[in-house]
Amino acid sequence: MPETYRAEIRQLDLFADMEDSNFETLMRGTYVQTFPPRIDLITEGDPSDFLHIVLSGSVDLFACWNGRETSMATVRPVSTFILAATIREAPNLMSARTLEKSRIALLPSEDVRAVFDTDGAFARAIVRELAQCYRTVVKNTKDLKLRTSLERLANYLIRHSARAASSEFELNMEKRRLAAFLGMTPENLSRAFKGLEPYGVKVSGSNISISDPDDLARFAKPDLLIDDYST
Amino acid sequence: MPETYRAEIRQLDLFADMEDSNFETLMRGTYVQTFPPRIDLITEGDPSDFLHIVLSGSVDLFACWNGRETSMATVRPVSTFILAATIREAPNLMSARTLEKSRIALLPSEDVRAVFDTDGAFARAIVRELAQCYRTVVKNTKDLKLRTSLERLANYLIRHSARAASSEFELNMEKRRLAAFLGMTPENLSRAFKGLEPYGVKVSGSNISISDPDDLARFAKPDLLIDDYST
DNA sequence: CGCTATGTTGATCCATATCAATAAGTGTGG
DNA sequence: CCACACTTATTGATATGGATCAACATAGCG
Repeated sequence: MPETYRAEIRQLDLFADMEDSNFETLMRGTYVQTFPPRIDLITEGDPSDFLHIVLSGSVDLFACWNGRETSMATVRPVSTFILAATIREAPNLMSARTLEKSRIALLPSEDVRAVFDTDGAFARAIVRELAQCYRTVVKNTKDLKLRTSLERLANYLIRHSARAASSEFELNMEKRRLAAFLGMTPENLSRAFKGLEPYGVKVSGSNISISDPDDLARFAKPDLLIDDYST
Repeated sequence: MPETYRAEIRQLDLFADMEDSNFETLMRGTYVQTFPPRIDLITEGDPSDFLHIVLSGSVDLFACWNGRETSMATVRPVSTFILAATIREAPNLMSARTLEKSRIALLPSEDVRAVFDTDGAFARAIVRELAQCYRTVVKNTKDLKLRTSLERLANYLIRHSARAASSEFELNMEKRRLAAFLGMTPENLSRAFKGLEPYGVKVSGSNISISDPDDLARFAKPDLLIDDYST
């Protein structure tokens, strides 16, 4: 495996503090592969053979039931996915597919568990990562259960505007995926964008501009305990 | 603190493998208190000063936004809550209140973090617990996004029937809370119960009986990756 | 007992899904 | 580089799930 990837992985919070020798053990079985867009990496129900790390590109985590499908999250560099399944030696709850051309590192789950059993620093790093993931999903659940779809969209736009540090920004995913992520149909998302026009939201393709952020915020009522993904 | 509580806590997965001295450190600052029903233990947004352990009784985790409220989970003995917030030294995302008279152990979060930093076995136990919590919330999200309220209720009943190992059992919570937990209004839950009558679900007060489990299952389509809370 | 909270039922309204048709992109191969 | 095919996005019409409001029943509980 190229040295650049190795350094990149080593710098992740998850691996930064662990013993050199343990990191070497992990890297020995790791390989990095480049996948084209729209390639299935994981199917829900599969055993969690590899801990995945997105080095570049992006990955959609989604789930299906009874012919329906929904998007659960997007993983962007540099971060991991299916950590919980790896640790619990349990089947994956979500499927994963590349959204674009992506470089993915694959760490054999067995190795991850073995090192986890002996390296306290690694175990602690995993705790912090999992606690973060857990809190993110809880926020998501609150968003889903406490807000209407219009409110969810408004808050989504506010979060992304903040992240872009600009009142104008590009949606970084297809609208159909955004709709699924927000728990609505594509048709409904189209109408929701229209419904936010009175609050100064202008949409043209994937370009969003918010003419009066305060007005939008008065409607959306963003809340640190739902919308702040930093804690 | 009485020895019986101490033994009870020590036996929890979370504390079973840690060093004696570290367990003592934790217990030194811990106190156990009995609360009457419907007492607020935690308000979302509060700093996470104590890791809570439910020793007896039960606790409702709920969340509010913009005047709306929803139930997120029920914590039953013997297990912990707000572990993630404690670890991340972050504000609680959920509020907690006792449902009935409950004995709760309170472990100062600072102590938990301190021991976590030095005791690898404790860190590993926390990982397993958090991974479990994470997977539970993911399953919940799938339930919410992929199923209608009628399907959610049907699967809820099947899970509880399985847990009771009987086609007849008692709901262990108020219907209004069940409604909130399943993401619907109490009125809608009433009607949902009626809607399941054709599949052999009989309701009388809090007593549920399922006359034809297979028929109900054909409608509900329970799925290990949503409804199995053991992995 | 009677008060108060919970649960049920009915009527209605609203949000969102569904179905259908069209428009607008996007990528591919000639 | 363009034309075609295919996917995605939008719009309209309609259906439906679920919420809301209101009235009443019921059940705990002091």
